[in-house]
Parts: sequence; structure tokens; C-alpha cells
Amino acid sequence: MRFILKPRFACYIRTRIHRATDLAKAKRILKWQRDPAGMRLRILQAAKQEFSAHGLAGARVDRIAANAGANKRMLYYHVGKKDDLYLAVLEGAYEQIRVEERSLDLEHLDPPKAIERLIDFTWNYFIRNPEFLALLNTENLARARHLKRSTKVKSMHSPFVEMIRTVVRRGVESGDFVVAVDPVQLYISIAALCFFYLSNSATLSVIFGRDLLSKEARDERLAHMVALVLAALTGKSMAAFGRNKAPRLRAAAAQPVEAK
Amino acid sequence: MRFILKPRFACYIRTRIHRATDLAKAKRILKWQRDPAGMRLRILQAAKQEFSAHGLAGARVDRIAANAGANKRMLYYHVGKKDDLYLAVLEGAYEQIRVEERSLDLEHLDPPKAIERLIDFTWNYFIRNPEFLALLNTENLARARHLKRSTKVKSMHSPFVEMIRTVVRRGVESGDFVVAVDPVQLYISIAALCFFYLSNSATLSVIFGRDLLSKEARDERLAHMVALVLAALTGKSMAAFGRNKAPRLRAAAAQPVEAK
DNA sequence: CTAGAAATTAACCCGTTGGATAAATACTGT
DNA sequence: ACAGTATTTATCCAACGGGTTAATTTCTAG
Repeated sequence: MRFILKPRFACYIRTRIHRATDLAKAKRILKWQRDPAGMRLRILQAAKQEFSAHGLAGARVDRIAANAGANKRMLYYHVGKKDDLYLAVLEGAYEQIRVEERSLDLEHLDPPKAIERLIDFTWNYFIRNPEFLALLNTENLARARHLKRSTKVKSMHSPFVEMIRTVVRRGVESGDFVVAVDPVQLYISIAALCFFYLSNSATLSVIFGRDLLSKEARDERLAHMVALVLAALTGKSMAAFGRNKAPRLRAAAAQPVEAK
Repeated sequence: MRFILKPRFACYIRTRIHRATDLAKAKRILKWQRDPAGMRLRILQAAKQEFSAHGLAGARVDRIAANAGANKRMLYYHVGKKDDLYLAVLEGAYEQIRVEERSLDLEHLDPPKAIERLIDFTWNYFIRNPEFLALLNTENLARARHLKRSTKVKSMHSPFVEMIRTVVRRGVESGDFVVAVDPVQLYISIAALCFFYLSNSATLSVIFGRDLLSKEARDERLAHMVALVLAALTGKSMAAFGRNKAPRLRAAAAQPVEAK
């Protein structure tokens, strides 16, 4: 007997009968192990990829199965129909970001530093999790039809609004901030500045004729966002928060050479 | 002879033969008018609706035909296959916004007023054209695959970057603005603040448990955005640009009653 | 050891959907 | 009038894709 590992998933073991006498029947006997938990995980991972890459309607159940190294039937067995699968992925995505959000403590940073930290986290979380952005866009295209049915997500409140509220209060008290801005608006604004740039980087890159995801472009963007928000909150000049002058490549960028 | 108007489109006229002798053959003779230009328009309009409502993969060619009051064959005759139709819609959408953008002259407004005007335009354009937001999201989900092939869109530069550049320069010279911010970054930031809020209003409304598209919510948002950007540019306090304190409903909003 | 439950594979079903073909009808210039 | 072309209608179809049914294999409790 010889054991051959299936290329992608070590849990599947093919057993080949050596010198089989009855080729027609026992030409190749496949064996497999049970691993419901692992299977479910791989299915959800593959589904996340698929849905974020193609949207809900564009996603293909067969592709999810294939990428999960599973039989299509497994999706229905472990999770449910396509819509259920999608919702499970969405809920998982929200759960994940909520967990990471909670790990961020802004309480004992001085207010401007706390806001900077918040922007930095949001920015990098989005960069590290592009699927999250895609999923949100897909869900909004569906007018949050699925999210509305999810009591699970509705109960997972972001801790950021309250964090921001206390940070802003402290900032105003300490004199660092000049205005008691609405925490919900600020939260949305910070998310907006990060989200839009990354989520729309593909079309924006075409329009501007340059790569918005290069290291320099990303660094420049982060600096701009931090300066914008902190300047508004503190009443200081944007220039006070790092380099923010128009860099050298601006003039060229406005007239991309290739166009027409 | 009797003329009966087809319910949806007046250009189609049904002619019924009165007292027809041969019922089998001439039971109902349909007549129609030619209107290639109008037909093309209706097709593109219907396609815009369909693609923005369902995305590229979710869009149904048959539905587009039906909503255009056309035979499915007409889509292929006048525009092309599904992908061509989609690209035509996308190009049309960009063309439309570019036209309106050009009609906005910021040249002879004083700089802060010009920026406010810019934000106001962007905000209201997005509100008036939700399909545009949806189309952009769809195209970004496809990583701008179609846009890249469109020389047409690439050649349609937004006049806003240059407008902002001159406005910022004037603002710095006049002393209204305290920083020579990069016009591309500012353009993206303004778009971001407006776009994200509206594009993601469905999921955000669920998360926050209230309607972000109500008149009050929209007004509040616009005021916040203007204050944020102008405060950063002018170095004045956000409070100087209209009411921006946390309104009365904030506390309730953080704890939506229905959750759980 | 063994029976029954849990997990997985294999094969099939059938409505949908993008796209194509062919025929019919309206318009235009001469 | 009429011929030829532009526009529109009416059918058809093959591939796809979500979902299901049934059989097969592994695991576990007793």
C-alpha cells in the first residue's frame, strides 16, 4: 500500500491498491477522513473569497466547493444554500472586525494620538482585509437585504462610537480639541476617508492614470487623512501634522501621458 | 379599423383588423414604428437601472429588454452583448457627471465658498444619481476591468482637480487657507466623505439602527462634511461653520432598542 | 464487534439565461 | 410604385448553475 497526499488538502488520503487484480472495480479506491469543523472552515474561507471577488450573483457555488476542496453537497450540508452561505460569510466578517476593534484601547492615549491611532487602525484593517470592503459593497448593492435579517450582526455594536465619544470629550476638556464633534459623524468620516480610497482604488487609478496602491501613494494618503482630521479637531494647521504639501509628481499626474 | 395603444410605449401601435374573415392568420396584426435613436436611449436607460440595481452578474438581459419595451434582440442590434451594454452605461455615467462638473464654476467665488460649493455639488449629485454610485461599486468589484479598456473614459478628465488646485492657491494667497493641500488628495477626500455615506447608507442604517437618508440626517451630514474640510483648510474651529454639536438623538442612537 | 449515525462522494435534474437564427415589417430614395 | 435596406418581432437552443437525491464510507457508542 502506498499513500499519496492529495495536493491541496492533507486530510484527504488516497489509498492505491498495489497490484490490484480487479482493475475495473478497484482501480483506485479513494479514502477520506472526517473533519466537519475543518471542512466548515474551509468552506467559509472559500466562500469569502468567492463572494468578495465576484459579488453575490457572480459567485459560483461550484467554484466555492472546488476551492474548499469539497464536494458541492458539503456546502448545503454544513451551511445551507447560497444565500445562507453568503450571510454566514458576512456575519463572520463583521465578527472579525469587531473583535479587532475591541482590542484597540484608546482610553489612555492623549486625544490627538488616540484619533491618529484610530485612523491608522481603520486604514490598515481595510488594507489587510480587502474582502471586507468588497463584501460591504456587495451588501449595500443589495440594500442590506441580508444584513437586515441578521440579528447576530445587529447585536454586534462597534465599540468605536463610544471610544470616540470619550476621546472627544477628553480632548475638549484638555483643550486639545476645539470642538465637541458628533462621534457618529466622525466615525463615519474616518471610515469614509479610508474606505473610499481603497474600495475605489481600481477606478480611481484608471482615472488618474497612476497606481494609488503603491507604497508611496498609501503613505501619502494616510498622512493626508490624519492631517485633515486632526487639523479640523485641534484647530491647528494641517501642515503641523507631517508633510502635506503637493509632492513633486502632482503636475505630471494631472495629465497622464497615455490618455488618448 | 381601430387603433389601440400599447400600454407602456406610445410609439407602438396595434392595428386590429375589424371583422377579419381569416381568424387563424390575421387574428391580430401588430404594427410598429421605427425609432432607432429612441430605442437606443430606452435600452441604455433600462440597462443603467438594471446594472445599478443588480450589478453586472446579477443583471438580466431579458429584464433590460422588457423594461426598455423592446425585444431582446434589440439590445444586441443597437449596442452589443451584455458586457458592451454595461460598458456603454458606465461610459454614459461618467460622461454625464463630467458635463455637470464642467458647469460648476468655482473661479470667481472666494475660496472657502468655492470649497463649500464643491462639497455641496458632489453631495447632491450623488444623491440625485444613486445609480452612479452603484455602477462605480460594481466596476470596482470587477477591479475596473472594463474601465481599463475604455479609452473614452480615460480621456474624460474631471475638471475638479484643476479647479481645486487654483482655488487652493488663491486661498493660500488670500490668507483664507493655511495650507497648500494636494488637490488630488482633497478631491478624493471630498468624494470619499460623500460617497461612502450614501453608498453604504443601507448597511450603516442597519448598524446604527436609524435611517441615515432622512432629511435631517442628510442635512446634518452635509454640515459636518463642510465644517470638517473647511476647518482643516482655514485653521478655524469646526464650530465656526454651522451647528456641529452632537444633537439630542445621539444617546438613543447608540443603543438601538430593537437589537437582540 | 457491530449497528447506526455522521460525513462525504457521485450523479442527476431542470429552470434560467445569454446569445443566435430566421422571418416579418417599416421606411427611404428613386 | 417598388426595390432594397434598416429596424423589429418571434422562436429556438445549448450551456450553465443552483439545488437535490441516493449511495458510499467513516466514525463512535454500547
